Amino acid sequence: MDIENLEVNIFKALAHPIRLKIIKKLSEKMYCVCEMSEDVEFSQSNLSQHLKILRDAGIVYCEKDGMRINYYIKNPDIVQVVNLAEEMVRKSIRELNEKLDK
Amino acid sequence: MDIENLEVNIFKALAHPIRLKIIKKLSEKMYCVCEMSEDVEFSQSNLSQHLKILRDAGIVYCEKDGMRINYYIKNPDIVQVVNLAEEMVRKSIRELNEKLDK
DNA sequence: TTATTATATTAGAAATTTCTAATATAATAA
DNA sequence: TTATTATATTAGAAATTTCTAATATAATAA
Repeated sequence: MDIENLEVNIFKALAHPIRLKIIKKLSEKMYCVCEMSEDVEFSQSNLSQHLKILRDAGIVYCEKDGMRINYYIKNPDIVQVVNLAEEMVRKSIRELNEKLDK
Repeated sequence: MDIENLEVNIFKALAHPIRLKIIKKLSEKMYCVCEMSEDVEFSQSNLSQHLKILRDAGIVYCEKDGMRINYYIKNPDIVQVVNLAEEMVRKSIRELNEKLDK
């Protein structure tokens, strides 16, 4: 796999609302699956599948702790990418609002 | 559309090899479609469709110049996002290689 | 053991994205 | 006008992603 494709894979992993939410949550601290699944928005199996996609993309990893499984951000650089994109969007919205206000 | 979804849309737009290539090309300077389509990798209509996706995502814009249409990066912040992701991937590969070399 | 709890995996339907081929449009040249 | 060139749009097939429902697995508790 070349760099170009690895990069595309990162963006693919980020390109879903549930996965983006998971990454943002994990960027604060580690969470176990049971805590993440409290968000009722998605079913257990669906959450599990999205976690697998993030694991396969090398964005998160997990560790067993008894009956629970804890998830962590593997590469903190991803958090910067996500934050930069978020700021970009916020800035665009701000600028749009300023234009409309005039 | 809320911020979360706008952000996902940005990542969706970046999550394709052709579109990523277009953005990287345009990050240096403006190009007309005819120049971009010299890369034989994609057909004219396919390129046109990917350009539309980038336009709709607010990442690029275009201007007519006679029979040609020139494309530009609309929001330079996107270039930073792409560069940061690229560096992240390069760094991961470097670290992986260092481990293997030991 | 057996039941329960937490999580993963699988199969397959539904939704979405991508591509190809054909056609449309708009500007210029002849 | 008519032909040509550059680009966009449309329709529909193929590929991919997403989701739901069912089942599997592994750890602990009873």
